[in-house]
Amino acid sequence: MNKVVIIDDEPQVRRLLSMVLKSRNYEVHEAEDGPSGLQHIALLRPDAVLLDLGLPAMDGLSVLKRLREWSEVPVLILSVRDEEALKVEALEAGADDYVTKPFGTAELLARLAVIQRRCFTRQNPEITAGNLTLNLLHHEASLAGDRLKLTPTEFSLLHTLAEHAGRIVTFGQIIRRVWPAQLSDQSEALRVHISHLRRKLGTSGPQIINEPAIGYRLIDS
Amino acid sequence: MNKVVIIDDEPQVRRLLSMVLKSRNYEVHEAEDGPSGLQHIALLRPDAVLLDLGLPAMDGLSVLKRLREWSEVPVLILSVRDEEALKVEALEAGADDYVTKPFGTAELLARLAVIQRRCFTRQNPEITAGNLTLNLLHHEASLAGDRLKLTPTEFSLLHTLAEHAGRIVTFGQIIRRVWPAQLSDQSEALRVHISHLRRKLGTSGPQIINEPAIGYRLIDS
DNA sequence: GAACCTGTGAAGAAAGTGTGAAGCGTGGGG
DNA sequence: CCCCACGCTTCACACTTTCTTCACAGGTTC
Repeated sequence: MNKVVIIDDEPQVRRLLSMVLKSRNYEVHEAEDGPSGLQHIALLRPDAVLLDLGLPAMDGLSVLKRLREWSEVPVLILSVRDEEALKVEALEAGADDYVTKPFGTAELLARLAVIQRRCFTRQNPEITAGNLTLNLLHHEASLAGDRLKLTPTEFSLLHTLAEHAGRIVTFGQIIRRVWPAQLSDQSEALRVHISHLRRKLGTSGPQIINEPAIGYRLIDS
Repeated sequence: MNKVVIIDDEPQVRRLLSMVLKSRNYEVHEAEDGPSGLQHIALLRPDAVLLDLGLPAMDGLSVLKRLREWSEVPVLILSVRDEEALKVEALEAGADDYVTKPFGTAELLARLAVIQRRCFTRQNPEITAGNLTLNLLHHEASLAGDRLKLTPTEFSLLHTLAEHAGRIVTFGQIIRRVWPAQLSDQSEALRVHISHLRRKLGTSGPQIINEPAIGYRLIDS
């Protein structure tokens, strides 16, 4: 499922966008200011970002510039102002598209689809670690060419580990990534899913190593 | 080399576009009004057309309608106006995409590439998966030579699956494709249509496999 | 050895899926 | 104008898969 982060200070706008996007099977996360929005993006690695230009404190353009220092996630700018200068500035700062409020939901969805498609062609949505390959677009995993059948939680977990292959990922980082909105403690469940993953990876593929009291680490063969 | 015809009354815009496209190895031809544009298209059989909506005498929409009577060449609309109604009208008249000026050259090139790729399927309007054949031009499906009677929704759904045969297509991708402008959640309806499709495909044709919580996959044999 | 951490089988809970049947809306024929 | 056929969607409910919790057996650290 595609993840989208909305950064807008008006709760009404957020709620409307959220409703529309959820009905199209997007997984929606909301933020009401720039800093918390950036935090959400870093944590969730969304497939697209909807960013309002008129934010209090840290304006949208600054958020975009900061974001582009470390992420290439597609960004769709929302704005009440229809000034060409502003538009050009945003696009030059790395925005992928620009719509002015008020906008139709159909148009928004269409533009969102366009920038996502463009993004997929510009960056390969595959992660590799040894003979393991994860295709993020199709939610497919394969080991030495053979398809691995993973449940959604297992895929998300392996994705998190593979993204930082060779390095330690702490329990906290894993749990916040795999269970973003969960309030109860998932460390018990995490252990069980790690167990399942290890069985599916077998002895030939990458190994999941436990770093006691810290986290896990994925190492090649 | 790809041929492109530009129809725009402003020489400045034509020159800019022409420069950008030529640098990308397109063969560019310019026209300053509708009638001469149509003549160019008839003569040159280009691979794509860039059409300005705001033409003097014969407006862009009329040009498009006239063009669609005898040609299916991909058309990218250029316009200064960002009205959704106008956009919808143009798309319904047979335009393949719509950009509002001013636009980035990168965006223009990306959109041009997209509509050309789409056009390729227009020239080869058949999709095959095992003993299943879909004729996109006539909206006909056949299984092992026998004609399959499909409703429009079923055809669109099977089309989506067959296009990515063998790979997972997520629920979100399917729903956005089959119900483009729908705001309510269609996942319930999707399950029912899948059920109907499976019955019509029987046991001999390709099978629709469910990947729990992710999507569906069409496999041959 | 005590305290803590980790791996894994098993089972109940939760979430997701398939399908018959009923309801809704539309458009063509009488 | 009504009626019917058709396709789409919604609902109900049985069924399947996945997730979480629990129990307990090692292991490690001090």
